[in-house]
Amino acid sequence: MFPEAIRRAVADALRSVAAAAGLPGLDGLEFVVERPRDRRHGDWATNAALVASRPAGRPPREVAALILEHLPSIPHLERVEPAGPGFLNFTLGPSWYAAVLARAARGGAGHARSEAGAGERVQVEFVSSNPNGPLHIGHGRGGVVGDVLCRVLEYAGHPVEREYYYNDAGAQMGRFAASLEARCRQALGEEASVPEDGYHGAYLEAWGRELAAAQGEALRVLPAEDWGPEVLRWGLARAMRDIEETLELARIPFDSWFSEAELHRRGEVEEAIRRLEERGFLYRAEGALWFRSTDFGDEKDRVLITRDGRYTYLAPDIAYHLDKFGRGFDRLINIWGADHHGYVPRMKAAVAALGFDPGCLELIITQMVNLFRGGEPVRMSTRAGEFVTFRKVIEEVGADAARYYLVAVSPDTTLNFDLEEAKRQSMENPVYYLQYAYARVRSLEEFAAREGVERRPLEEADLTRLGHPAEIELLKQADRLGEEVAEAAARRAPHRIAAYAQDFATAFHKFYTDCRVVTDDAALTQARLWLVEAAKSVLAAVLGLLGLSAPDHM
RNA sequence: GCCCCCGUAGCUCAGUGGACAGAGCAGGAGCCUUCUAAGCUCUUGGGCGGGGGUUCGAAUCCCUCCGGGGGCGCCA
Repeated sequence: MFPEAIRRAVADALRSVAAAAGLPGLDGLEFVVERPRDRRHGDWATNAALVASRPAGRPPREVAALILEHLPSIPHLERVEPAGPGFLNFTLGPSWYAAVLARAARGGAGHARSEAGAGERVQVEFVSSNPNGPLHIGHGRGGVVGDVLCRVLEYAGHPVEREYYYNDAGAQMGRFAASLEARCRQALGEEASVPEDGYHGAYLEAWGRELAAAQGEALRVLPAEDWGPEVLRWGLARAMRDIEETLELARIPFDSWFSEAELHRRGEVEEAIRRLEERGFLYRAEGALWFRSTDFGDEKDRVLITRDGRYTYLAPDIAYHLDKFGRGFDRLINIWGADHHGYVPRMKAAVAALGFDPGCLELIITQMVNLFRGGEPVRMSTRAGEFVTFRKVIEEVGADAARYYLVAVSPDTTLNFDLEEAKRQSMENPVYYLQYAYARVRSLEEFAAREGVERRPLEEADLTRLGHPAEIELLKQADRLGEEVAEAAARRAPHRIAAYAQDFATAFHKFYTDCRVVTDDAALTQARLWLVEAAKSVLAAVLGLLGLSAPDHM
């Protein structure tokens, strides 16, 4: 990586300055090497002189001049100049961009993979919707954010496991089964009503009819009290099938599906409680069993076993995290919806109480999604179960657009998702802008082939023929890929990839408009064909990271 | 009342310590006999909700106030 070369050189220079000019306090100074926002400030810049100014007791510009004087030579560097209040601006020469081109063109979509993650094993748990109904758009956001984050982490050198945890036990499932049973009986012409605290969504009417059609005959002969387990089994499978199909449509794969019921069957919930007991964090009060989470900063203690002897949802959740920590990951990342943010302190408390480092558990909270259609809010009542499902959104706007819009903004920002806008196949849609760049690359390849122009080996290409501003800009943008992915991974900010992808597509479209690739100038044609190949690698990489299709034609 | 997220251009959003604050869309003016015009160029438009503070430097950090959203169950 280039910035490290600059960092080393500047650090060396600071040491030399300290020795030569007798200025103390310049060793081990913290300074940054970054890409300046403004192109006129070169390719890289450092604030070293600004930071060194105070300990050196000299004005920043003066320190900058001293650093410059003692700066060792850096390969590929064309020039360094002091600027502004005391920055040092570095500009790279053509040899660097030839190297960037060669790497991208030869290495394909994976050419910028890094070891930034240092092999740290990460497990990401996301979506984790309960199997009692379809996924809604909020789950979709968590799903896409989680999926892209996983792709980004892998690209940045982390082994990643993706897990879906589903609560197929507990009171909610009972309510779900009772509701489904009522809908099924109604479909069979019986008198029945959905319990007050049950699920009233329209989807359950449909599922009730399905169940009646599939199992009606078999159920009819059973005594009323025997329906429950059958209905639950069918309903659970039906819900899981819907969830899995939806995730598949959205291209969100999982490595592992973890069942809460399994946790109970294996006695892990009891085990977790025993462990907390041993460590002295449990007590009985008011007939219930409490976890003293306030010992770890939670605002109040939490019940694990209720007065009537049932586990609260927290008990299996703690057992689940105990299980995860036991699987040897270096880091656990949970992606939760905004409505769960209040559970962060107690979950962290539980992890700490179990004796693990709560810092190894990270919670990413995705804010709400508001759906619009042509600027008008789409009315959704969760209580009445009337909501636009994630599946319907994908079917309406397509997986590419749905994914893009859900991941393009920061997880911290409330997302306003307009179905009409996402569906529009026009220039106001950033998804197509990006894919169009890829389609243009493919079209260039086809055109060259039709013209009988063959790309010769890279060694034979004269890359010094590249020098048009649009060509240089394209290579500069290509050079950013590795850093951008590492940054997105480190900050858990998958939306940065969408932003970078747009920047790159812009550079490519500009190049396409300004520079004709296949011309009578054979040498220039060869150099540009290789540049196009490099661009193709970057586009394939970002489309892959975002989980978008890479169309040959549009 | 307490906790979390947000408040940046007409709209949707980037930017979370650095150099005159950016993009897309919308508005205005242009560019197709040449590899896909789902493209490109130029242009209008904000000083980052208000106030205080830290810093050589703040949209970015701290305090406070205002506005919007979400959460505060022995529900999950």
